[in-house]
Amino acid sequence: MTSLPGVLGDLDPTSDRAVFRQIADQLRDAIAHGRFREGEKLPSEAELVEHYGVSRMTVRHSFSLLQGEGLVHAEHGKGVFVRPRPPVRRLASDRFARRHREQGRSAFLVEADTAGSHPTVDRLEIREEKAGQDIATRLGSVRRVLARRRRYLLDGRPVEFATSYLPLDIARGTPIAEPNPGPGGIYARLEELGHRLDHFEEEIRARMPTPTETKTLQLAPGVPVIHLIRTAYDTGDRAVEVCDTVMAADAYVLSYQLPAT
Amino acid sequence: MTSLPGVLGDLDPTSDRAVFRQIADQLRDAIAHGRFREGEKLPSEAELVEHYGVSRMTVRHSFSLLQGEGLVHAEHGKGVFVRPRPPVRRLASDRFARRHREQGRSAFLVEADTAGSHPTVDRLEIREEKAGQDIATRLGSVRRVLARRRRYLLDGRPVEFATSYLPLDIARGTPIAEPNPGPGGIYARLEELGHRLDHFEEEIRARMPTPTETKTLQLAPGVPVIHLIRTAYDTGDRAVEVCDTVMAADAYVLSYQLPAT
DNA sequence: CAGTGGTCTAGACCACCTT
DNA sequence: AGGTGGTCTAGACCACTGT
Repeated sequence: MTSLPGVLGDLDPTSDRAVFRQIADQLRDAIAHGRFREGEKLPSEAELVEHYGVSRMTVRHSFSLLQGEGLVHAEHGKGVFVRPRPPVRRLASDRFARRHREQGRSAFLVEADTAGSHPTVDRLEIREEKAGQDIATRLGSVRRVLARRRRYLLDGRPVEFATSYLPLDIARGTPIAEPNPGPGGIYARLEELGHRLDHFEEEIRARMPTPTETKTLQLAPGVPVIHLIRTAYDTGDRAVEVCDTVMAADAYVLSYQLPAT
Repeated sequence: MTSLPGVLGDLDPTSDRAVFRQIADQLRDAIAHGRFREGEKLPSEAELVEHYGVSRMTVRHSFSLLQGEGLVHAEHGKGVFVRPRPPVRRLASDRFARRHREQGRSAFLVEADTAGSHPTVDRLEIREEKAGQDIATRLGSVRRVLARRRRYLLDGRPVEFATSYLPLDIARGTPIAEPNPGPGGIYARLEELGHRLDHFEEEIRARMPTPTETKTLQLAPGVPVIHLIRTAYDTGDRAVEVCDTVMAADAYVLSYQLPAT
């Protein structure tokens, strides 16, 4: 084991800064300077208790700070580790371009291939239901909808959970209501049904996950979610789909092109 | 005071779920069901210790969970409160449209007015410096840049901290290097200098704030940041500005239009 | 088995806020 | 002064992981 005094400093008893913050500061600094690398194990609680001469709860408090910042994660029985940055999926603003649909490829697969990762879809659920207030409003006061839920995984790791809502009068009895809607996905089917797509609107928020989301996306502590709500409009300016997506924020970079005009 | 048993349940001693999680579950549930409203005070630690018959540290642990989720915030000497959702700034994808610049209004002011809030700019700093690797790459391997830093506040609350980087050969000695670049902001000046803007590219990430960001944006625990990097391209496809922005995630909704073609 | 983190207790003293 | 949260201690027992 590396001698801790070589890597970590001492406490400043005269400082106003709480001891657990000072310890967190030193660990954070050590990580930032690469003295602990990604995936590497930090000193155990017992070692830090020894090194700083504080109680175990104080050390744990420091760790919980760093965990909240998403810097480290604990593994029961093993240790506390510097959290590695997972590979990110880059979502470009042309990901719904018609040329992709015409090639028979869904947006998720287009992106995954680019990243060279292995994509999976999971927990597919299709049902007719009554839309909530927000969804109904976005769809132009439509309440009877078809909901398509599914979870996306990348190399086995869940990264995104999405629900598409479509007006029932459009989607019922069509391939859109089938588990596999066919090449090009539901957007291709919508166009075949006469709803030529004009544009999409995406709303983006970021927040901490709910406990349910933490479970569904197997999120580590300190990882926020990106909440994206997309509305698809046809050339008649009718909203034909709303897709509500929750993404593990550490797995995504969103990219958009804005006109300057 | 409301009787706690009426609002909060009992613990399940047979459950595998840790006591502090059960308590957090009950409080979370009570908040979700409106039994505690936004801004309202939760029962004090002492009251919960009494109600559940657990030690104070256990109750505090529950609170720290909820704090990490961004649901509540503590005020020293006062109590723990349900965190109110602040008004959000909606950033639309036409916010850099030329028509706004031609009206002599900066993007920040355009948005703030729409929201009916009082905007302020703060901590303006302009200096020439050597760009980091990432910024330099985005600017097409330009290293000598003008950096414009500033903080934005809305009704007195800091919501955004941004740095614009411009190639020195473009910006030096121009109004862009002045504290107040004039009507329409630096984009208007860039166009006057012959760099007609063609489009912008924005990259969006979400993550937990660094301690510095927490301080600069006065972020409550459990509030992530949105990290936005915008590159402005002129009609010659040259990158003429990179703007690196960190936003308090609870204060923003980003909105984009995507073409379906 | 020993080492690790996870949970919990029962205190203590402090700093801040309201009355 | 009395109530509130903030920090810290010195233990205890448990559950998981490795050898």
